[in-house]
Amino acid sequence: MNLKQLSDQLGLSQTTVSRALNNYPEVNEHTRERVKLAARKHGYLPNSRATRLATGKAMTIGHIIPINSTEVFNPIFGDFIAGASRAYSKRGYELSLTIANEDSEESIYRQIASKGSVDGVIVHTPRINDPRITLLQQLQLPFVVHGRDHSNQSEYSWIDMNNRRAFYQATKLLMDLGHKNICLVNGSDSLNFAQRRSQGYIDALTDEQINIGANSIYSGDLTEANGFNAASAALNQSESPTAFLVSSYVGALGVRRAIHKAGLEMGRDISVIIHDDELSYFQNDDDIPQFTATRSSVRYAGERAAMMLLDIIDSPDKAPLTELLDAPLTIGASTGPAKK
Amino acid sequence: MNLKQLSDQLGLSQTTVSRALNNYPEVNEHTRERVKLAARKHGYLPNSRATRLATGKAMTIGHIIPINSTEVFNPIFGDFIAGASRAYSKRGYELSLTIANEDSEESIYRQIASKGSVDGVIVHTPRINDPRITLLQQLQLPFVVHGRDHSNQSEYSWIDMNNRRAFYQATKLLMDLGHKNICLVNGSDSLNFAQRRSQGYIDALTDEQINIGANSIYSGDLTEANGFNAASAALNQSESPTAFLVSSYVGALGVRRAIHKAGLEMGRDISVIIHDDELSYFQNDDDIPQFTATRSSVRYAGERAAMMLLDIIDSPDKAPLTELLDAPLTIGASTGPAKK
DNA sequence: CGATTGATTTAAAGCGCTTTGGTTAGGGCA
DNA sequence: TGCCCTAACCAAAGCGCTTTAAATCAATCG
Repeated sequence: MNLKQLSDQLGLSQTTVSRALNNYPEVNEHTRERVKLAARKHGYLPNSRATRLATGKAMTIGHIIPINSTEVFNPIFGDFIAGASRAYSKRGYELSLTIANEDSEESIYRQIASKGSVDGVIVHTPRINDPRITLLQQLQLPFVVHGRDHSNQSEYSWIDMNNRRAFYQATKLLMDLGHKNICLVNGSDSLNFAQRRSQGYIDALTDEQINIGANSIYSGDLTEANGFNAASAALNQSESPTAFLVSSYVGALGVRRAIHKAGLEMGRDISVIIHDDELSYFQNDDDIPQFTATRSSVRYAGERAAMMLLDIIDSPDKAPLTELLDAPLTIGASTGPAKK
Repeated sequence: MNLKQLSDQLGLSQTTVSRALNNYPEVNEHTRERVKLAARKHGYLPNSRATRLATGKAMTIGHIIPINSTEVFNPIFGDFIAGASRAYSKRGYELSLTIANEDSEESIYRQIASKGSVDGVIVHTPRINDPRITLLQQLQLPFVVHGRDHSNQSEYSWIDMNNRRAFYQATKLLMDLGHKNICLVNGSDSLNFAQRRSQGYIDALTDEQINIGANSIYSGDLTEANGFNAASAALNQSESPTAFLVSSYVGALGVRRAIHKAGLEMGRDISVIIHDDELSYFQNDDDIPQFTATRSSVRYAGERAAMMLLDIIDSPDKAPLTELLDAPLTIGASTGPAKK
């Protein structure tokens, strides 16, 4: 059933039927009711391909998920997208997901803009000097960055957590507990968030005039295996750390395994603080959480990012929107005083 | 730049330009070159909204991810979609992702079909007597199920692993190692795959005339926390299990934590076999894998499912396609002989 | 009572492609 | 030379909506 058939059926013009369904005011209320009833009865919904052409809107938001050379799909994206999806469906938008490795990224953004298949995009995990931000500004495609690129001075919309501050505080806590040798297991160096977290960690150590060990920062994909390998290597050094700061829950699972394997116990022999994105498959919210953690829900960030983007699309002349999320430090079972 | 502008520029009709770009044979090769060059030069790509209306194809596949009442986003979907995405981009399709809870599922499928925003869908994690399969058959919307509904006798396309067989073998191995009290930590009972795995487990025990303990099967979302709670409870029973069979890597991380917490060691005191979906963030492929596991790559399943669906869309009269994946049992460090 | 107004409704254009049904020009053949 | 064929191109219709511009009709007003 299409609009023509429905309006023939009703003895009305397509115009009136279309207007009735779209709640335009110039339609008699009685007619509107009749139209809506018939539409429901026949299960009529406007063909979205036609609507999109006619209105010039794709009613779709693009998420281009970067996959690096190691081809891993970070579970964080799942929860972020679950959050975003809520916002989209509330406002009649759809979500288009593309997986892209770094080399094809630029051409994908150009294609998307040129084909007009989306009204805007979310930029995931910005890197240092991220070319995507400049590109999207050129292409005039509305976008919101999840995270920031601190090396980019231009104005753009983003939602981010206070990475530097969170890791500064976490490091501080560990030092207050007497830890002097703290190992940071961080995300890949090229990513802005990882750099900010390192900065917080370094700043805190510097404040207390503690030297940063040569091998005390690990950078890489925060997989379970990498967490395990990083922590195992750290624990095998002569001056082995008494505490770990881990940038993700999943990475911390590997760290926990390494600690156990070394015959030590987390929280007693070795302290661990993680950043907890509150992934739904990895709750850390018992009365006494398993891990002491800085916390920020990535699902919430996804929902907010989506809402911001839709707002920008609705009123493009608005100044760029930004939102800084706090990541409070919550004490769990994985930290304790340093052993002498 | 649109088709009209481009063809004016070239002094050709829209027809010829369109045909040249779409590699229709009735265009002079020299003209075709000229057109393609100009298109590239101006960065012209056909507006996808217009193409979709004109061709009547959405060039989009829908993935409707079910989210149950607990609102958790299973990381498995991430890798599955990463696989599917490869297939789509190779063939010029896009992926549209929707998150739906069970009550809204039916209406979402109906809407999608009626609006014509996708050419087909992937059905995720089928349940027992899953209404979605019948619904999609009625709606005549092409689909491929990831998994099966064994209670549905009709013909439909699916890709699945041999769940019953895999868990039968895994249970058998544990029994061969002398384990008599084996706890199964499984996915939610309403899901077809979980039921098949239970069946394999039960069949193997029955074959050896071993009684199935009343509390030896746990069902629920396979989160880390649930794995921990299930294993903790099992280990606190009077007749505590000497082995666990866990339906996912993530669940097994919780089981591992519970084992450690009980002061036991995995592989020595307690054996564990998992099903390993080969998620990219949770590799289990060391020389000696951490976990003994039945293995089947969900990313591969995603890619194959997508390819099957595109084939079905291209030739709808083809008989339903099916593909059964093997899940070989690989020995890792988490199993050993039962303690007497 | 004719003109004006406002509330409804409609015909038709337009969104930017693809595709149908031609048209044109040149070459081959009897 | 005249006819047919084929290669190459084109005008216009059509996809199913939205939206502009215009029409209709009853009510109102001076």
